[in-house]
Amino acid sequence: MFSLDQLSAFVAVAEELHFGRAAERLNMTQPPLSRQVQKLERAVGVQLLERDNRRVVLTEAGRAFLTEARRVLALVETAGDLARRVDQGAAGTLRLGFTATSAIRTLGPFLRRMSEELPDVDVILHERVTPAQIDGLLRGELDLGLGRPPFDAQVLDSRVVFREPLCAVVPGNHRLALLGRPLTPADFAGEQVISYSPTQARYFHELTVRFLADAHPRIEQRVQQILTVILLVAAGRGVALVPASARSLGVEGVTFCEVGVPGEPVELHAIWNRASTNPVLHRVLTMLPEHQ
Amino acid sequence: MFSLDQLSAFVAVAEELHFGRAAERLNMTQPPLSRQVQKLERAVGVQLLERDNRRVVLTEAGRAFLTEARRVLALVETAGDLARRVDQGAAGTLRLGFTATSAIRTLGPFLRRMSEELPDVDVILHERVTPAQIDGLLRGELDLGLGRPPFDAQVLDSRVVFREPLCAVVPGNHRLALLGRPLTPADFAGEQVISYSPTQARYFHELTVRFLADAHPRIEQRVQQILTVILLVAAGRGVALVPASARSLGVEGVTFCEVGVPGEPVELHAIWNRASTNPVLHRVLTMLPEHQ
DNA sequence: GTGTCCAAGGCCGATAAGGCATCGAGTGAT
DNA sequence: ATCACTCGATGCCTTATCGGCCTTGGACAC
Repeated sequence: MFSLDQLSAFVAVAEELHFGRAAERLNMTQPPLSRQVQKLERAVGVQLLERDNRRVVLTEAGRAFLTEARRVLALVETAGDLARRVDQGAAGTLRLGFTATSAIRTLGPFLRRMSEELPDVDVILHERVTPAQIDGLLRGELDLGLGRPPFDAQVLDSRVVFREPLCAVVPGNHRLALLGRPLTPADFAGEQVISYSPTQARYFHELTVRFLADAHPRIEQRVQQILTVILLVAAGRGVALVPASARSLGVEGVTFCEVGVPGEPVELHAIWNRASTNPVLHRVLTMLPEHQ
Repeated sequence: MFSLDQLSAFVAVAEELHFGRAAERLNMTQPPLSRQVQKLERAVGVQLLERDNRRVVLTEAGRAFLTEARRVLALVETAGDLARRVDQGAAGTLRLGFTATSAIRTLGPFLRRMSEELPDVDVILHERVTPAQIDGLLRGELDLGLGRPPFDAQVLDSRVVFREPLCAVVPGNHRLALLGRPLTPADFAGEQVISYSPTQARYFHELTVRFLADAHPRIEQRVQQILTVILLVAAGRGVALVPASARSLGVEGVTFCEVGVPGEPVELHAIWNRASTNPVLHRVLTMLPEHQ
């Protein structure tokens, strides 16, 4: 096997076609350079340069080998660069989990920033409900998730990246749509309410339950996704509570109403595994907006 | 700058995730292997492996660097192979000159053999009349030509690769077409004969002149290419002498007639520069049919 | 012939590599 | 809790390799 120094030596000689000048370029003297090239030829088993006391010429094999040698040296250069950039999180892969709803307002700007500031990072998107994201984060299948509590804060760390008010969604012709003022829990008394899966959408489930605690609504449907909720509302199956950004989904036949004071804001968290060693993750965390 | 040995060391450790086993695989002991990997990390400026006394794990940067390292090592392997194959003429480029006529019977089989026996050789085809081929061979623009004498046998070497009889071509309704026996020079007495350029198709020019020396034909047209000759015959502008393989050109309205004894055979030569250093050429010469 | 140019070869000191012995920290069994 | 074991890191020594200096040998120019 030959060495990279021998490759550099050969490339220099092949480009200069002169051992003396090549040696100068390599900051060495001519004799060891001659020996390096000889060694390389012995290692490859082929004469790469034809030389007499007057001139140096590449053989055909030398010509072919030269292009390969250049390629090797270039690759060696870039390999180091790549490793350094990956180490600093400027290159690599970020496996990002997100919920359908988080995508409405957060995902687009985030991806735009990524491609601007970390263009060599591949972001691999996984649309999953929060529990599936948590699972992925714990298994190491995801680097970062955009989801909602709860999760095990021992193992996972998080930061709020978006905060928005809760609002109500009702059919377009519904009496609540015509009140013209923020709705209170009492307004939902006796209403058919579409709520959320206690396991797969626990955050909205609990939000809904807490908000309507004293209103004793009738809850029959429990679904996982915000969009499904709104489609059921549009189909006249009831009313529901959703995050304000759901307006942007553009579903026809429904009206979004503000809700009054007691509504806690809806929070979207960036969630990651404290044990993650992905440098991209740490780089990304430094550029994530911190919403107090 | 790091060394290829360091790359191999790193790859072995990264694959085994165990310094001891990796060292065994590399036929060395564990301590110098540890040092090699440390040196590599220092050279790259990045931690590639995370190791405690219990286990070895790749960092993200290490994972990225591993694929690059494998690529470098693979390239190093193939570079040597390539040079050796080029040296033995099994890979590389053959710039081949040929005349339109030589292509009829010789070029196809030759190219077929090349792609069977030397599949890694690129054959670059140059259709040129013989003098242009000679010129290319002398300038080093061509490695091998398929042409006809004369040429400077001091500088160029050659070998006959195809030998065929001369034959006459006459218009389909011509009196010579109806004789039903081999033609002799005397048959051409008084005929309008289409002959060849004394400079650009000197071989056929001289062949024609020698064959018809005593017949005193009338020669007015002198062209370069066999095909042109035959098209002129088809157009009724005269009769001509061509190599037998010209039948395969499939020109309508002409008849090919055998010619009698005095006809020397038409010889096609493979011609090359004695000074050529292209290993492919020498490899090809060993597989060229030698026609006595 | 003499001087010049240039790659190759001989010789020497410095550097680096590999082997052996050992350390030290973490693990698992008793 | 202790002891044996595992495994990567470190220290020390020997050997191999590398690069520099000096010289050789052959080709070319004047």
